[in-house]
Amino acid sequence: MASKTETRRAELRAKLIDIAETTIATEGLSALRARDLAAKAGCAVGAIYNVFGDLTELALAVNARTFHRLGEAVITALQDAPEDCVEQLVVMGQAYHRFAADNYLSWCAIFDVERPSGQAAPDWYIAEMEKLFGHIIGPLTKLFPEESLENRILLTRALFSSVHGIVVLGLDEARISVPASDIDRMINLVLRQLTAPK
Amino acid sequence: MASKTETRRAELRAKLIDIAETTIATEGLSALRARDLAAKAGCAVGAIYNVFGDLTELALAVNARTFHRLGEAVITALQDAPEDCVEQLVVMGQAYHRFAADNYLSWCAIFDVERPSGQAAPDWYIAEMEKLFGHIIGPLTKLFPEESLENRILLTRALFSSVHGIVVLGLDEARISVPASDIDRMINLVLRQLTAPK
DNA sequence: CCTATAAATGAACTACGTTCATCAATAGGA
DNA sequence: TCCTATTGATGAACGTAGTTCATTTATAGG
Repeated sequence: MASKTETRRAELRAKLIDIAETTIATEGLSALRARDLAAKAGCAVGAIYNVFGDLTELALAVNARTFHRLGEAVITALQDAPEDCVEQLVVMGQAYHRFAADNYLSWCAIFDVERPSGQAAPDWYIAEMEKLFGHIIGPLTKLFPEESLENRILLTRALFSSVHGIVVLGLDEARISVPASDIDRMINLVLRQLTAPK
Repeated sequence: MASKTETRRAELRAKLIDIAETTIATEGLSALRARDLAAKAGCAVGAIYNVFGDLTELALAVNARTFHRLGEAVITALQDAPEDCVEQLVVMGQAYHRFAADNYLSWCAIFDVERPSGQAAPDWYIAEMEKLFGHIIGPLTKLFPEESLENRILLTRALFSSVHGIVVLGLDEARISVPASDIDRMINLVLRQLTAPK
């Protein structure tokens, strides 16, 4: 049975995550400020700290949502993909690209939150990452049934990392941004080559 | 003829970059603080702003050095590499990995400095990047002499981005870090596959 | 040597995240 | 229903940043 306090806190928590999500999506992680947040939520500054340990914790809650949406975007893209395993990987890679481009500030926030060195990643991060990896290792197992599990995991990680690298550097507007079509061509190229039989 | 003022400023500038370089290398970009810097340099806080527009500008000066050292590390590694083009690419990829691992905080700073959206990358960044790309496109041209320049540039970028992605995610200790040997195996795998004839 | 100009200085200003003494609401017993 | 111990909410205040600018100090030409 939820006490009045618990309900209020749960509501405030949800409201704060919603507001923070919008702020991060439209203005970026650096625009997440306690006073603005309190003003928008109609609560005291201190109230934020009754619900979250600090602002990083709130940002992480938003990132969990973003990462989850990313996973769903990949799954959705996979639904009307050809049965061919290589094509499925390409579709996933391009879905990753599209999500990152369409949700650029939110996607950046996943990698920009303060990472206390030596501290383990949050559970949701590991869980979502493994879910993503799960979608990749499936087609790879069909393509390379004779490979060891260890090698397949390594290849999974290599594929994901390569696509991630192409998207990270390709979308980095503050440095040298690359046309979206070139990013897609690189993803295509890399995934087809990496899955070509030796 | 350098006036006394100019000399002093040039000296302070150099001293500040040295101190900032050490700070970033040992404690990370977030440990770069104006007051600490002034104390270590034996100057007033305001003096920093006579020489640099803001702390970001100072951080960028350090990053230019880091990026240059990275380029030199790659060139050095290339010097005693086999003549085989694929091997050369692997050597460069692993040199990139080694440099990032050995200079982790400095290397992170290259990507962590505040990037004012919409603003172009500094000249030194573009120049060093093109120098790095130059080392990659050489072997690739030998490997694929029939390909168009455009395709070779695309492949160059794809190779670099893939290795970068593997290193970025592999070294990210705050999330899930990967054994160095696995990172090297992935670099090996990716580069050999991406340069394999179709 | 003197003084007009330029440079260096660091206290002060602004903008943060975060805390905590104070005030208000709650809920269980009379 | 009322009362009060306890728990929760509040926002002024604190600490720590980057950055500025009135003041002090040094420079260099006459």
